[in-house]
Amino acid sequence: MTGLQAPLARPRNGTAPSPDSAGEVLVARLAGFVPLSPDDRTALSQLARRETYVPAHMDLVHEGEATDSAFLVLEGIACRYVENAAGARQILALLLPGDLCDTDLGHLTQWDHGIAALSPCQVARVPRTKLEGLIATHPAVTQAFRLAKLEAEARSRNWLAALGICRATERLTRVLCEILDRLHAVGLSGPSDCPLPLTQMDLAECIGTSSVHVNRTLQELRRSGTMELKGGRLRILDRAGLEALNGHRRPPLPNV
Amino acid sequence: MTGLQAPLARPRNGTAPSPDSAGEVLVARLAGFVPLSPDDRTALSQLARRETYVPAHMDLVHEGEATDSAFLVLEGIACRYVENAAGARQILALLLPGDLCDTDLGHLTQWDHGIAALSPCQVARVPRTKLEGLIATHPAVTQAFRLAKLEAEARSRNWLAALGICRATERLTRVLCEILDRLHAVGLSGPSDCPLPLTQMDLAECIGTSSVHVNRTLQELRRSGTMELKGGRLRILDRAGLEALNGHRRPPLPNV
DNA sequence: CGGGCGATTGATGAACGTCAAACGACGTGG
DNA sequence: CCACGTCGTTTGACGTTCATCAATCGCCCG
Repeated sequence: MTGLQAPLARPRNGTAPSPDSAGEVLVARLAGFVPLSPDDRTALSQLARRETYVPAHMDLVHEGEATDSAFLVLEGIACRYVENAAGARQILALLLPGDLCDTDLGHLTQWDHGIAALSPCQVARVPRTKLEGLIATHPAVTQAFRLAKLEAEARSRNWLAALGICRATERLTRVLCEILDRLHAVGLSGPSDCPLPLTQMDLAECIGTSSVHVNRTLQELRRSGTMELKGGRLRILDRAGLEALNGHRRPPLPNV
Repeated sequence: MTGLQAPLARPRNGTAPSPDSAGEVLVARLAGFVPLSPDDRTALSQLARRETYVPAHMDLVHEGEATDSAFLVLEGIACRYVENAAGARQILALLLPGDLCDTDLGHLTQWDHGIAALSPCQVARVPRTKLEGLIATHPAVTQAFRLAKLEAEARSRNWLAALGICRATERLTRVLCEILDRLHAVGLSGPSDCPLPLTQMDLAECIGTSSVHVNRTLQELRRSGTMELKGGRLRILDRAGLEALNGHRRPPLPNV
């Protein structure tokens, strides 16, 4: 998976990135929830100003550290994570282009997890005051943010359930399908094919296994002809086959 | 653990429960976040009207079903859960007395998980309109709800991380300590001793293992002298010993 | 060309699931 | 009062899933 890292961003026309294109991905994401007026769209584009480059493996927020700004992911993949005393890391959620990652803990207590770039990222720091101003004046945007948050919570529940119930094969296919579907939703990939700049170790920390086991599981998936992860690209070849693969050890129904 | 089910509620003076006592536990919970005025307190007590009894294992909200009211748990233990096609169940979060469980999905999509009583419960259904009325008029209560939600999210992240990183022993001790601490926080137990009306199967569905393994893990904990779960009561005898138990297989620090 | 990172492979063992049986504490109906 | 059924706990035997350790390989980059 080394090299060949596709940028995980829209192809830009011309060599210089146009200043407007950065915010497009946020608009694309939120417009999936609520119709947005032209005014809403330009206001959202303002949030993507002040974008900064973040190399892979760099922390955006450390555990225990407070912040007064949110992050908007423009390119690349970041994550929320927790690390324990022994150095093991669990990834809680993936942050893909178009995701706005709030760092609000409402002064409840210490910030309890970290945020880090998994691949090289372009992010924009959005001061919370600016965010609140936007919310106060653009009800459609507010509603879209609310729905995006609810969706993130639903994904988190799904993730937790998968960790508790599913074997490694299904946990892995779920994560990979989730990434593809989310990228597809903001127009950054086709329906069955996307760049995937994650290492097998990253995937292992997503699904709570060792990287060795991820490797073997990926081989199993390749052999089954259902998906393929090679050279930094993910290809899902047979979605129906995936479900069959995951369900095919299912015991007969519990009773009656 | 059969029989001897302590009611998991404040001892009431006299035989007839006084109508006000029901809401006390909600006030106790929220007052832990924000100082509440007498007016706030009486308003909160109103929410506990219309309490209903729910037998163990009964669903409060089915997967896929929408609701226009929230639940307030007054007595007993309920949970959010997900069930897969094979009949396996993963518990996402525990709902203890004083917890207000919103069922708002904001019309995002279908309700994606279920809510069920694990032990016999007293719950109050709170119409969403009533809740919104309260929020509009009592800022301190609003802030307390917000903080309670943030705390629940933090717990959910912790839970997810534990599933991914920790062995069964630590996952189990974490859940048990969490229950004790939360009950203690609302005055329903001492600091090291509480009623625990859950089966080993329930605990298994919390930590993502089989009930057989929960049984053996509990025996290990009993033998170690750190905690004891017997006759529906949980006793934590040695918190420091617990951490030592969980960390005692810790490898030397990763690098340097 | 060497160095480093990540992918791959094999061998071994620990953690945990599954199945099946027995056991204990109830509550119920006779 | 006792026999019986139910539910939850406990135990043993066995198989699977997965972690761990260590070595190798491929690839890119300086």
